[in-house]
Order: sequence, then C-alpha cells, then structure tokens
Amino acid sequence: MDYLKLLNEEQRAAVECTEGPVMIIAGAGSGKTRVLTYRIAHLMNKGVDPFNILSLTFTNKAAKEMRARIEKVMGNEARNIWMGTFHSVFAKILRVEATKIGYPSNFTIYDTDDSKSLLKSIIRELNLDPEVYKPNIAYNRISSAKNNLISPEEYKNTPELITDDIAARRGELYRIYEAYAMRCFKSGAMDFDDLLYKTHELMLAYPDVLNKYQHRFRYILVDEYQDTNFAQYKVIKMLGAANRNVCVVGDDAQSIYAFRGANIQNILNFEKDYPELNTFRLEQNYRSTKTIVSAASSVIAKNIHQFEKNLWTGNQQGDRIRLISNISDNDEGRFVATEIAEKKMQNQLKNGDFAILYRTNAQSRSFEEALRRQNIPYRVYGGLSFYQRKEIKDMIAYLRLIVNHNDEEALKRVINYPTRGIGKTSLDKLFVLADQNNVPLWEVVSNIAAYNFGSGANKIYEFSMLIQGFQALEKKMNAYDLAAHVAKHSGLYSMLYADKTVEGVSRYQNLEELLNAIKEFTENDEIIEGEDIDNDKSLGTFLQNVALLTDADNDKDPENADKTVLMTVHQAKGLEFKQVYIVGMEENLFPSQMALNSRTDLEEERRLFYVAITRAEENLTISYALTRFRHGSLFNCEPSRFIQEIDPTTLEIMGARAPQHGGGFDTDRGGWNQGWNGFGVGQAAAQRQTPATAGFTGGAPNPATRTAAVRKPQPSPQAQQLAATRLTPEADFVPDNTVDLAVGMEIEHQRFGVGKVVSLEGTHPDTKATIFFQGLGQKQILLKFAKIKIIT
DNA sequence: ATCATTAACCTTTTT
DNA sequence: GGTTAATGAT
Repeated sequence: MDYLKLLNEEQRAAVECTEGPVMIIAGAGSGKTRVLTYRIAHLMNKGVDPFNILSLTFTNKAAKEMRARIEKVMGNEARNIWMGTFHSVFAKILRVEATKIGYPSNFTIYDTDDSKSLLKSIIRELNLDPEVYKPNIAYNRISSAKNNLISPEEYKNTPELITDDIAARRGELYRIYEAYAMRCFKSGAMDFDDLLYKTHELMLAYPDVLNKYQHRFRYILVDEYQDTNFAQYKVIKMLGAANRNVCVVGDDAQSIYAFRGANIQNILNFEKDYPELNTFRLEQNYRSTKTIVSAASSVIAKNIHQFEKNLWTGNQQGDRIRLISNISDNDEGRFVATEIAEKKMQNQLKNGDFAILYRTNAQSRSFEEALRRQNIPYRVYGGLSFYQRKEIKDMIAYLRLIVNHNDEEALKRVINYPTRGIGKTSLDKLFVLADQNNVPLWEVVSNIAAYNFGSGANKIYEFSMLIQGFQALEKKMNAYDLAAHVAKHSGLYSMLYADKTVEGVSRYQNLEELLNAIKEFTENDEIIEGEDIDNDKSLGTFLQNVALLTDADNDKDPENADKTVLMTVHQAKGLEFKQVYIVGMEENLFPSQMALNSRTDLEEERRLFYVAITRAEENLTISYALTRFRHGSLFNCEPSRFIQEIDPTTLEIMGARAPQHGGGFDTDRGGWNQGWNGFGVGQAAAQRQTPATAGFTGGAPNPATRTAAVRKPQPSPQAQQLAATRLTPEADFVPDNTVDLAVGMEIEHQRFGVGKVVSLEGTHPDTKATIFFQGLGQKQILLKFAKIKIIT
C-alpha cells in the first residue's frame, strides 16, 4: 500500500523525517491522525521493531482508533506497538517496576471518588474545619502539586505555596497533602496523578530502569502535545534523552486543559530542549467548509498568545453559520431536535451525522428530552461510566480488597455491605486501633482477636474470614471463577436478586454484565483496551485496566451505532461531524463564569470555542437561550461575547424565534424559583422572576419569524403578564434600525425596558453600546443583536 | 445499627 | 434538578 501517495507535501515530509526530534504543528482537521499513523507505519516499513515504538495519547479512544488504523495498513504486527494513554502505559510500566519504589505490583488505582473519600477522612482526622477544607479543593491543590512534580516535602518547604494557602485561609493544606500521600502509600494505592508522578520518581531514582525503557522506546510519538503537563513533559524528556527520536504533534490553538495542569509552554518551548528540531506545519484543513474555517480563524485571532499559522481549505464555501436565539433552554432543545428530524428526512442524513456540543454536562437534559420526543436515537457521553455505577463499584471493591488487602477505600466500602452489623461506631474504633498501633486497617481487621476490640469483634472476625477465604482462592481460580464465587458468597448477588424494583433488576443485570466482562477478559486474547503486549490475565491487571476506562470507551457496543451524539466540547476534541450544533452560547456559561477573571482563562475558553467550531464538516448552528434553569432556578441569559467575535460575513442571524410547541401545553416550567442567588457578575441586578401558577413558558410568537401563530390555551393572568413583561418579545415590538443611535438617546429594549445610551464603541455592524437601564444598571449590548426602539 | 425522610450542596471542563 | 450528607424514628 503506497500510503505516501495519500499525503500532501508537508504531511509526507513529516512522515518521512523519522530520525531526530520532530514537532508537527497541526491545525484543526489537517490530517494529524493520518500523519501519526502513517509515520508509525513508515517506521515499521523501515525495519523498526514495533516493540521499540511508544505512542502516547490522552484518551483511550484516540489510542484505540490509531491502533486500528495502523493495523489496517500493517496488519497484526501493529499490536506490539506500545500505544495507549499516558496513564495506561505508565500504569503498565509501574505494574512491573512498582516494588522498587515500595508499592505492590498489584497496587490499586484510586479513582476520583476514592481520593475524595480518603481526603474527607483525613480532613476529619486532622480536626480541620470541613467547611474551609473541602475535599474538592484539597484534591485539586494536591493534583496540581503532583502534576508539577512537587512532593509533600517540597510543598511544605516552598514559601510561595504556603503563602498562597495561608492567603486562601487554608494554611494547613500541606498537612493534608502529607497525610494523603502517606495513606495512599500505606494502602498500596496510586491515584491518577500518581501514575505520572510515581513513574517520574521511578525513572529518577533508578537510572537502570530508565535506561531499560530508553532502549525499549527508541521512537516516541506524542499526540496532543499541547495538553501535556509538567510531569508528562519531564518523563517524555527523560525517556527520549538517549535516542532523541521524539515526535510531538499538537496545536497550541487547541490547548484546552490548562485547568488540569496542561502547560502550553511545553509545545512553545519544545525547540529549546531540541535545538536540532525539525518542524512541520500542517495548515490545510480537509474537514470543513471555507465558511467554517474562516469563522474559526476569526475567533482564534482574538487570542494574543499563539504560534502564527494560517489555516486554509480547498473545500467548498458551504452554507453560512446560523445563529439561533431561543426563549428558554427547553425551547432550545426542542428547536435542535425538531431540526435534526427535518434535516434527516430532507438530506438523507444519519443520526450519527449530528452532534450537539455544550460547555457543561448538565446541559444535556433538555436535548435528551426533545430528542426522545422526536424518536431520534442519541448517546450522551460523559455520564456515569459502567464502572462508576454503585453496584459495580461495590463488586469491584471486593475484588480490589482480595488483590490488595491494604486497599483502605475498598475495605471501607464493603466491610458493611451487604450489612453485617459493622456500623459506623465499629469502623471508627477500627481506625483508632490502626492509628494507635501504626498498622494498616486490614492488620487490625484480620487479627481482631489480638486487639482489645470489645463487642462486635466476632462480626469483624467473620468478615475477615470471608475475605481471607476469597484470597486463598485467588491462586487456584481464574479471575472469572473467583469473581463469580465472590458475587455469590459476599451476599451481593442474592441481595440484588431480592430487589424486584426496576432499578434493582437493572443493578442485578449490571452485576451479571460485569461478570461477563471478566469472563471475556479471562478467555479472550485481547484484553480490554485491545492491548495484549504482556497478555496478563490476572485479576489485578483487569482491575488496573478497568480503573482507567471512561464513559467514552464503549464504542464497540453495537447499541451505540448510528446515534446522535451529545457531549461537552472537551470530549469532542479530535472528533468531527457533518452537522454540528453548538448550544448554550451564553455569557457565564460559554465562557464559563469561572473564566471571566483572567485573560488567560478567557483565552482558554476561546480556544475551546475554536475547537467546537472546527468539529463541523458541513453545517454549523450556534444557539443560545434567553432563560435557563440552573441548579433548579431560572436565570436570564445574554448571548456569549464570543458570538460577536465571529466574522459577521460567515453568519446568518435567524433572529428571535417563537417558542416551539413540543406537543401541547408546556408543563415543564412549574415551580419557578425566585431570583438570581448572586449568580453571574454582570447580571446581579437582573429581574426577579415571579412564580407562575400555571407553569407557562411561552408568549406571543415573534412576527419576524413568521412561525405559525398557534395560540396556546389562554394562560392565567399572572402568567400572561409575566410573559408580556419579562420573558418574551412583545408581539408588537418592532425594533428600530440602530445605525443612527447616539450617546444620550433614550431607547426601549425589548427585554430590559427603557434606558439611556451611555457610550458607543466599535464600528457598524460591530457597534457595542453601553446602556443604563433603570433598576438594572449598565449593560453592554451589541447592536446587531439587540432589539431596540429609539424613543428620543 | 439501620432505615427513611430531610437538608445542603452543587457544576466547568477529565485520565 | 439531582445527588449525597445529616437528622430522626424504629
């Protein structure tokens, strides 16, 4: 297969330059994955042993896809490439080497829940105020320390960090970090960040180990390099030091993980570490229409810090990007779903050609409901993965405890589940005993007779015998037989079986599904991620694999074929769809209110928007809602500032739409909550909503849209008044042309009422007006979107 | 000690 | 709106 003919000049050059350090700056849709896969194929064709190739990605999905593509070109041999996420590859290395740094090779991988639960106990034990020291905050702080390779010791001795903490009134955080690291170590557990941190520690402390992997990984490739954090950067640098065959691919414009420690400097400074670097730029976009590419470019141009690049495409011009305004979030859902249904019919498109992208997972609801009503099959990403369900985690906890009896979080989870009379009091007593004698919790549990425990000791003894019985079987049975045995004898199976409610039945089925997965793992040659480098079928390996899976990782399930996709923009990175809807384009949502404080954060949000736009191949629709439910309360919203950054010639503004009538009277608006809860910076003074008795959303249709004026049943007087004054444009509101607007004029805004123009900036059609509204304060309004009547 | 009801918290984004 | 922690009854 002559793959070189499938590449453009620059792509081919990047593929053929196999020796020495290489940086590929790959714009969105420029064939980055294609270059990476053919580059690996090319290496193999030149005689490089696949065992000597290490290819790192950020998601399992990306790894799996790349492996599949290489297998297509190179056949079975591609299986032997070391390919996977940073976390999974490093976990595999640690499984072999962990004993050197004092961990069991069967170390547990703590997920976020485990970590936070441990942090919570630690905060309690240290007698710190849980209001001040929230597990979430502690977790993030510790995570970022680890990502920057700062040990608890260094943390304590770094004045800036301590000063920061004290300023945030969290001066004791270093103690939490210290205790947390110690407890994880004693439990034989690593959290996600440890997989990177401990790999670095290992390589640093054991030059012979480093040397071994340096020679194994003669060629290193890193995808999405702009998203690497310091720990990842450092390990790559160490591993690549001997051969210097490090190839990184990335796009600084798509760096969207700074919140997780990603450091954009890693890519910007790559040349400093490798002066002999060869750089290639892929600037031709093969994915999107000219319109979409130029809209994306116009947005990203607003960022100051970036590599210079010029993304272009030979594709056709395509339709303009549509901008849709909606009355409410539910209305937005109905609009998108209705349109997908129509487009599917008219253009013979598949469900899977459509993607709905949003900023936060919580936004999926209104779309799910509307899609269900339209009978459009869909899949929501980012929910609970299979392995995060309670019944699955319970079962997994038993297995974890068998494999690693020091796993404290697993022990806590199952010691009284199913209930066996070991309650909170007993558990606390166990903790105290373990602490006093400075031994692991399991030590106390398994030798309860040796401690002066008092009443309840025999219950603990029974539990300990149960687990020890399982442990004895681990050596005799394969993973599946053991798991089945545990399900039965722990009482989990019968407990779930006894529950005949709908949820109970589904939990029981899930447990069976887990057992099937273990069976498949035991019998199949291919292990869960499709990696079979070491073909280890032990339960420990299964557990370590499973800990790194996410919701996005069951694409092979035929259930998931041809469905409309709902996901966050983050999750959409690297993917492409014919028809894309970017929804919820509102201030405080996209950009997130968390990002409004600093330019850096705002630039990251803008890159995120750039990523969203560049997912679209043919058509892009951007929508926002004027009101939205958040945390159970109704809020008014303004269109996102990013909308006005899009080159207006690529836009088609659809104007305010009438509410969609999803089959009759709207009842999903009952129980309005009042007010703003101080949400949002620029909107603190916005209106307070009056409760609506009839739960009425809509108002009169806007004449501009000519939507059929289906009159709803006559709403209650309060609701009617509400609709007229607050939520919807009035039927007779005819906006004036705002070109002639001048400072000092009195105007009427359809939503905000009467106001006075304070200042104007920018030039038509991008003029932005600052207007003072009585009772609301000053508001910045983009005239091309605003519906304004001039009074004087 | 356990179950059921109520109050508080939450929400960026993920391996 | 939805989950999880704290309270109260058996």
